[in-house]
Amino acid sequence: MRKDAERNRERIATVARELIAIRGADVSMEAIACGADVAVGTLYRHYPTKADLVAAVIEHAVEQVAELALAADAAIAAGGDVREELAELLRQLAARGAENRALRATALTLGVPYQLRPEESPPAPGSRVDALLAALDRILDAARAAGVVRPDATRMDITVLLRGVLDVELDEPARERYVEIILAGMQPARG
Amino acid sequence: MRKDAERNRERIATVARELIAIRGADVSMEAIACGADVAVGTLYRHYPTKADLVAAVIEHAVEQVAELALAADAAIAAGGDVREELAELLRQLAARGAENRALRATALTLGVPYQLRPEESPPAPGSRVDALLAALDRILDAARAAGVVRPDATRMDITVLLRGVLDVELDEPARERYVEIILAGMQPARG
DNA sequence: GCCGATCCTGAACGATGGTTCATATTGTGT
DNA sequence: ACACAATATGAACCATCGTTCAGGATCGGC
Repeated sequence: MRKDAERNRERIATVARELIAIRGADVSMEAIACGADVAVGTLYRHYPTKADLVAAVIEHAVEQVAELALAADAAIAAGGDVREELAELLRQLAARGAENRALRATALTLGVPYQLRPEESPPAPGSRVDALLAALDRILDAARAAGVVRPDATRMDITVLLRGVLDVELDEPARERYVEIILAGMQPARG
Repeated sequence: MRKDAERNRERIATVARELIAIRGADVSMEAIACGADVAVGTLYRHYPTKADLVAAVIEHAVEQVAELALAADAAIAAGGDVREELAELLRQLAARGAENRALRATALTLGVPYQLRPEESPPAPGSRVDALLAALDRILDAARAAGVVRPDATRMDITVLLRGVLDVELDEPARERYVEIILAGMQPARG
């Protein structure tokens, strides 16, 4: 690959990430091309279709979320406080999701089986979704074992309960408060 | 108004409600016209613009939700169990929202100040949003007084926490479970 | 510096969707 | 029945957006 092409590809990816983070996946190819100082045709050289470009952006978001989850998992494995690590993970998801729609979209599908969202294509081979989901499951296992969450808690619970926090614009204290409410709700029943 | 016009207006409203309930506000005017056995021009005779038609559908959803909230409020005023009435209201919202996107959209904005969703126009005069919001506030007052929810609970909490339940397709037991989780989360802190 | 392969450009195409308006139709009071 | 106003029709208009491609520009090995 010629290195000017490599530069363009990189700029396109960066701009696409930024624009999709702010305005969502319905930004036009025009807008992305314009932001990258490139003609539309160039986008199609690097990404055969808009869906492919969006998928690349989403995959990048998946990697970021996976990093967060793996960090939390590692902290727990190293003997960290389970509740605090889980809370911190939720806070991170809420905070980053608040400023990045791609990341938000990612976080929102973590627990939902693919059958329930027919519009989406399964993850491309090489995606880190699997690592992400596995890390989440380990964290939930630890949380269940520690009595931090009820025995029937699942990834989907996180998705469902966190969705509103991600979709509504909130300041940081408000987000923290909701994380506390969510964790309280997921606790094993009193008594 | 001629009575065939009245009939058409009614059919258009009905079809628009049904289609928007299922496919969301992005159904085309064409589709609605076709469903109502009418030409597009007729839609524009009754509703100057698509936004107006959608607004009418939303207002209808607001009325339905308001009915639910007023019923719960009345039940509490009549001495019903506060927690149970609140739970029932949430279950109803979750169940109806699950099968009606207009209603869902309505429920999702109940607590969010208008400043935070600039894309929306304020409620038309004569809307029942005010009655709806007032009823919700009364219910929350009662819930706070009864120790069912924490003292700082607001309408927005309901919106935020219920959002995921509305957006993800769930069966009834799952929805009920989330209502319990949400109520547990909103309880005053233990001890 | 030359040349071929690679890459970029941007006008143009087709599809979709909201909206308009000249024309045809239909209801209703007389 | 008539006439006219109210109403309905649907082809056409415009804007947006994803996508394509013929022609021009540019890179990199020699």
